[in-house]
Amino acid sequence: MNIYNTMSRKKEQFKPMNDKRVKLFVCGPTVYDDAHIGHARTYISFDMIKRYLEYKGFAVFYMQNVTDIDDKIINRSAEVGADPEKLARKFEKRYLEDMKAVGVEGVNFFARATDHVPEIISQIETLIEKGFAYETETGVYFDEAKFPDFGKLSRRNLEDLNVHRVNIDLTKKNPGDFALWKKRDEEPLWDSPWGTGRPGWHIEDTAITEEYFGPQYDIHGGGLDLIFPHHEAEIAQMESASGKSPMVRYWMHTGFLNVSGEKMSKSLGNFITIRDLLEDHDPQVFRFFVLSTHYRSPIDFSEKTLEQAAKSLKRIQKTVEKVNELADSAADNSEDDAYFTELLENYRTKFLESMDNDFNTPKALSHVFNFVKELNKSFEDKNPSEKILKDIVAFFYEFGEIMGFDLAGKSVASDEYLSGELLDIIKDIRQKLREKKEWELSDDIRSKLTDLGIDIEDN
RNA sequence: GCCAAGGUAGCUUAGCGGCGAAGCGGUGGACUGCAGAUCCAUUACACGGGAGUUCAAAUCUCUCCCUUGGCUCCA
Repeated sequence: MNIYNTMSRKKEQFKPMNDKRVKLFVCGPTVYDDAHIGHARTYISFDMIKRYLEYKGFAVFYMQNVTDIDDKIINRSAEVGADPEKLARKFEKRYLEDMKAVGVEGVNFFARATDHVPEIISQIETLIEKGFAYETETGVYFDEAKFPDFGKLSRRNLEDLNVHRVNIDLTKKNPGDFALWKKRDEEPLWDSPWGTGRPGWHIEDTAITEEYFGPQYDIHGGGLDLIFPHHEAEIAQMESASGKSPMVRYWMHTGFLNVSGEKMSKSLGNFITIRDLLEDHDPQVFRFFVLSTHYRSPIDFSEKTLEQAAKSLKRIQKTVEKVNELADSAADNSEDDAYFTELLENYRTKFLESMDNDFNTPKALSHVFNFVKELNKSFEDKNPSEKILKDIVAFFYEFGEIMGFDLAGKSVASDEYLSGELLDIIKDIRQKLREKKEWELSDDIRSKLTDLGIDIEDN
């Protein structure tokens, strides 16, 4: 299979360092506020990627860091008068709940920055010893000039990076030198060989990955916005500290999510958290929406596109239901089986080919839709056996497992969702009226229920 | 200014050198007492403009136009 590598800007054949074992690290959130749908886009994408790698037989260890010490957390705590640690724990908990809600379950280990301060300090010491970092009165900084490869991921050069800076810390050798350790004397702080303070932003990830994965591993992922400066800094730190290159074999970055064509931001008032979204939308529909665009492409969120996703997903769900129903009453064998076997294998192959090609979920979905269409057409004049129908259902479930759709359940707009005793009585009355062909009254009840947001579908 | 990602049917997206594809929408039909849902069929003068390379270009090169984003924190 092929994976697009941001480092080479090309698709490359995927070959982990250690046969079938894959070490995957994705930059997690800074827990100072609720996660938004842009985070969800990124983490759903990597969730799908992990699921597919496992489907292909790889043993994937997926690790994510949680940035629980950072300026944003400190500032927010000051604003709301909370303890930074409590604030971070609160939003970490909510983050985990949100991920679960959108079906992201594949992360094997979450590593908090604050649980790895000794590892961070140790890595900084190594960098100082090797001459890649220096101490000033404000902190410890990475000496960019000592790492000529700086900029290789984002394709920038040092000259460009050292201009246009504001509020330069004059103790630094170069404006682009970034903090490994910030010297502070107010909470929250930790002791270090350089006095009290706290870690810089970039160092936690390499300290964590070095601890659990070693200096080199397979895949590092994150949003497009992290390429510069965050991932660039990680490369500089880790490759300098270990003397080994490359730090990671495949850099994967997800595209942005925009809201109605604009960047999501608090000032524009179009900021949507996962919690906001799930108040009136099915998480599966959101997953479908995310996966109907390639993970590297920009994706535009709007009520309209979400609605389209809902209808598209339902089409697949309806077909799965239908195949399941047919299987209940199908014959043991049929002369049409050869036809269906070929159809199934044909589309399974196409589906897998698309997924193998840098996780092209939109292409893979289009094959599934073609399969759905062919099936529906065939059912008009062909009678598959129970066995082949079960094989078909198994394929859909497999597909659902990779994408994270629950195709085994009922479809979104099923009657099952209507409940309540009062409603049962009304439905019962309507049914009796309809049996007596009292159309006018029964239709009137139906339209009044519709006004209340309750849709009744007569069959 | 520099860098990046884009501009494909009404909408949302694949394709990225060799019959332009999927979903949604539209239209027609089946089903239904009706509506809806579902299914089938069909539709659509869609590759931003202009040059060039090639037997062949949506796909490669150049150029211009437009959109969004980054160059400070950001998934």
